[in-house]
Amino acid sequence: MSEKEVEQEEVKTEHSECGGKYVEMIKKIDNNMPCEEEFYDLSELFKMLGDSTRVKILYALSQGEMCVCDIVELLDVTQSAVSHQLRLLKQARLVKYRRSGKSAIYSISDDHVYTILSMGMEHISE
Amino acid sequence: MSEKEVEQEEVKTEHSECGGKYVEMIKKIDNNMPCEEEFYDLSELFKMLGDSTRVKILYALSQGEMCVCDIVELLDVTQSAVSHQLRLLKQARLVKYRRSGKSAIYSISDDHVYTILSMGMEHISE
DNA sequence: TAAACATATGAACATTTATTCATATGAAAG
DNA sequence: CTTTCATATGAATAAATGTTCATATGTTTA
Repeated sequence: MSEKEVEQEEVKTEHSECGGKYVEMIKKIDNNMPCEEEFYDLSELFKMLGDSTRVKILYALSQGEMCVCDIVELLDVTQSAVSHQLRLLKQARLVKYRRSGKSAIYSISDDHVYTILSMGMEHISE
Repeated sequence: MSEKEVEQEEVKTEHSECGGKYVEMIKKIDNNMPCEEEFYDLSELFKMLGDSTRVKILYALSQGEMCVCDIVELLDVTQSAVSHQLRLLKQARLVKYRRSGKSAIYSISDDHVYTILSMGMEHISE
């Protein structure tokens, strides 16, 4: 197969017949699609909220900053597990922390997190 | 260890010294904590959005209803993969569908989904 | 009814992920 | 400086998840 033919194949519109009336719409959407990276970041964000332990931690922190041992006491999770999850949340910039003596005080890093969390809770109660 | 001693251990408050000023707050939060099931549902919801393919599908559908082959064409994913993911999204009630001839037309099941998606996109762009 | 098309699904596989256990780090108190 | 308390982390393990491949189902058309 020559290069020219390959090029042609790339160009030709392979849309199944079924689409029909949608073809135009699809083209428009395709042009405005967020890029691969945006989708990746978006899914990574939600992935962070997609775990029971982490969502509990975030809920707890949404009530106010607290240290690791408070979280451990509040939820029923191992100190180690909490610590591991806090690291992920910190990496994802969903929480921040500061040290205070022996303790590490964690808090929600910005309001968006709280909003998304609320939206989610609103959604599941219907 | 006698049963009595076990009971005592359950009752005693094991909060680490570090908490101190937070103890009262923790108690209040603890009383208003959503139950295990709510956290589970919440994390399941976000888990559905925590995958690149699914988030792409949802974004596509947020632009308007479309059939499976439209989605396949729009995103760069196998028909099989799309179908599998649509099944999960349907189970989670994030999308609904209707049949039309040979095609299956999918659409976002309610506005919350769209809102949560938007919140997410807003969050990642900062 | 046979062929063609659109979609769905089961099984297998590879990857990711969350927890646990043991232990390390780091800070404060004695 | 040693002990104690608070937190972090690496390795191992088990479980969950997403994709692929092959094939099944269901619908229309010839």
